[in-house]
Amino acid sequence: MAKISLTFPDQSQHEFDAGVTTLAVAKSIASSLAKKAVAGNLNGTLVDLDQPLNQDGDLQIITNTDPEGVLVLRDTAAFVLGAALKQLHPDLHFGEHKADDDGFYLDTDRADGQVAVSELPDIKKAMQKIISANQPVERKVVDKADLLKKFADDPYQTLLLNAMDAVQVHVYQLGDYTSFGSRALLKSLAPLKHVELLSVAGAYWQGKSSNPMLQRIYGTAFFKADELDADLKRRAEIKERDHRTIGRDLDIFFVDPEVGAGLPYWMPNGATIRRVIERYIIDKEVADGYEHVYTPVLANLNLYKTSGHWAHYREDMFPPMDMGDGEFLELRPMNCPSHIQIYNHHNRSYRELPVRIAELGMMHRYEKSGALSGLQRVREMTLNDGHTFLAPEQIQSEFKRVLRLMMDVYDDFNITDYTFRLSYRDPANTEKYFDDDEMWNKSQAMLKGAMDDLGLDYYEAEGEAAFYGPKLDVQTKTALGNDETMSTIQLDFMMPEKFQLTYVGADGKDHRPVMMHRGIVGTMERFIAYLMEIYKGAFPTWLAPVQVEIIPVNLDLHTEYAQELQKQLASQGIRVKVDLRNEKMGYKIREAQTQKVPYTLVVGDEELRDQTVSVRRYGEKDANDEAIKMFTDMILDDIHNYSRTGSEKVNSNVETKLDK
RNA sequence: GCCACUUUAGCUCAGCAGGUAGAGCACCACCAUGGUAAGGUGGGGGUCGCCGGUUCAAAUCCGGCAAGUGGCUCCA
Repeated sequence: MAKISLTFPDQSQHEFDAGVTTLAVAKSIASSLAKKAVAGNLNGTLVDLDQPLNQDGDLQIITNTDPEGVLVLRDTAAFVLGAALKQLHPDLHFGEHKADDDGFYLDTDRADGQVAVSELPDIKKAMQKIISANQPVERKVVDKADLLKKFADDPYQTLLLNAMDAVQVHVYQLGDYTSFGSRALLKSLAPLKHVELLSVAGAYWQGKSSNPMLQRIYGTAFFKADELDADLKRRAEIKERDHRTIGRDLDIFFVDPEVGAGLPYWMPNGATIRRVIERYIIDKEVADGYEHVYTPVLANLNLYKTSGHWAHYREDMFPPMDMGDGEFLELRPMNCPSHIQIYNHHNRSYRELPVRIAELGMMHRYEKSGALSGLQRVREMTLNDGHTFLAPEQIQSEFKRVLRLMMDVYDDFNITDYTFRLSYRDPANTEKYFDDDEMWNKSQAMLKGAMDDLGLDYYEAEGEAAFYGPKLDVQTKTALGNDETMSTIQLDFMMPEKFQLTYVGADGKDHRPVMMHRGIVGTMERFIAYLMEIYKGAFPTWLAPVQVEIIPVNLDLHTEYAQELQKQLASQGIRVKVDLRNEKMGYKIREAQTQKVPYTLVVGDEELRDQTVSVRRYGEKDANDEAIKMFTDMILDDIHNYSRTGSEKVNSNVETKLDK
């Protein structure tokens, strides 16, 4: 009998009869391993436990504690979901399915109305029936031609099959339900005990908005009950971190749909946070060589025709205002053309470069209604925008300089959870972008080169570039787990060309500068939404709308002292309030805590006598008596340090590389 | 923009076999009130998202529109 040689993860090699199964291999190692085994990984491909192995290679036994094992479980759950739906609705069509870290989904389509959330409990019951019956799932290899006949009335399965090269296809079958395209499934349905169906949502067939929309059913599955419980709890707690919840509870912002969707109002609390950040970032940038300006939010449409926005970005722009005399005014969607006007207002010498123009620039973009979300996606936003005009040989050092500034700022906000993304144009869809292959190749290579030189980790994404050039994006995640861009550095050879920008070189001749677009804290809206989520609403002292809440024990006896304290603290720039409402002390303390005020000061007889304050920090149960001066020094220190506990930079790994 | 669902007091929600509205919190008033997370009593507040239809009668049923939520597409 033919033999095959399998290499285990410990690099040991073992001979087996060809046709041996992963389960048999597992048994040969240890019976306990065989019990835990859910699939095999042969040369990087998942295989079923009972699938005959006929080639040499690296074999890893995937168990129910491996992340890949959970994927097998979820793929199996998606399969059972399909089988259950097939029982309930024999005429249902199926799209694609997937299992990942977050759960699994299965796309469906029904002519007489899509599957609704209200049907999920019944569907789950049907799944449980299938699971407890635990009939074996049949795995077989069938001719594609036969399968096409079987799926003749299902357009999506037919398309998927036709897209496959193979003549034969691996399928899984249970009763009337046949499915293909799973990586591997469990041998038995018995471990599928902890499954939950979560939600339904529309999803375009194959992710193209020109295609019909299917209904996607989301679910998740775990091997253990407590893992499922923990995951469901995590999903429920997302709401507490969601910036829309915090924004309402802490009275930070609101959106009034009657006045305008996507047009947020900043309440005094939110405005305070925003003002502190705006002052901070302007100071930071001025210190770094930026010149801050103000430019109009309205401009003649011709400006955006010249810039290329009208040609490439029109769908995201508000319609122009017809002024009736041949003039059309446009709400600006980006600030770059405005800063170009600033650059162009004078003749520029090579001695001035790099010229760094910055602005907290308000912009308007007509976002699709379905994309709007709190402060994260809005139609009016203020970008911490900056444009550097530089000579080509300055690109590398300026790029590093922007990154350095970015990391400095991230340190001050204690931001550590992000990834770098190099965003290129989509080579398959070049008409979306400014048409100059050489420019794209050159600038994309330059950005990548800069990141490689610095030795920074990044991933590359085609189709994510701006229409005028490639970018380095800093990607973060929202509470809901969606990716979003916070900061960005963009290289642009196009606009200087379009606007015929020049500087006079050492040779006395005109030269073309390069533009670098960059946003550090991104838009005020998105940035503050992000901060609300990472801080869970408990803003560090330097950002907190109210930094100190003073509560007198007795209104008759201690009001005067409380107000005197307030005056003292306020005179040093501390944001302080006294709670003089006719309520009990416990009530006021509770409110100061739920409003997440960093410091609550209770003052009564003792404090008045000793000229002290009783200090309770947010989130702590205990209070300490401190002399007024001691408290004041401490809180001022807290504010000036951006509330950092240690002197250590949180992004030192990146900063070390920038220092080299 | 698309699919599904949702929209009742400032907030969270109940009411929905059709007979013109309720709770808790918040707000206001009065009483009480001295030590680290909710004192008591009373009161005010809603053309039930908007427009239309069915009906003797619509918060409730039907249709359209708008907004919100979860996703998809798009994106700072």
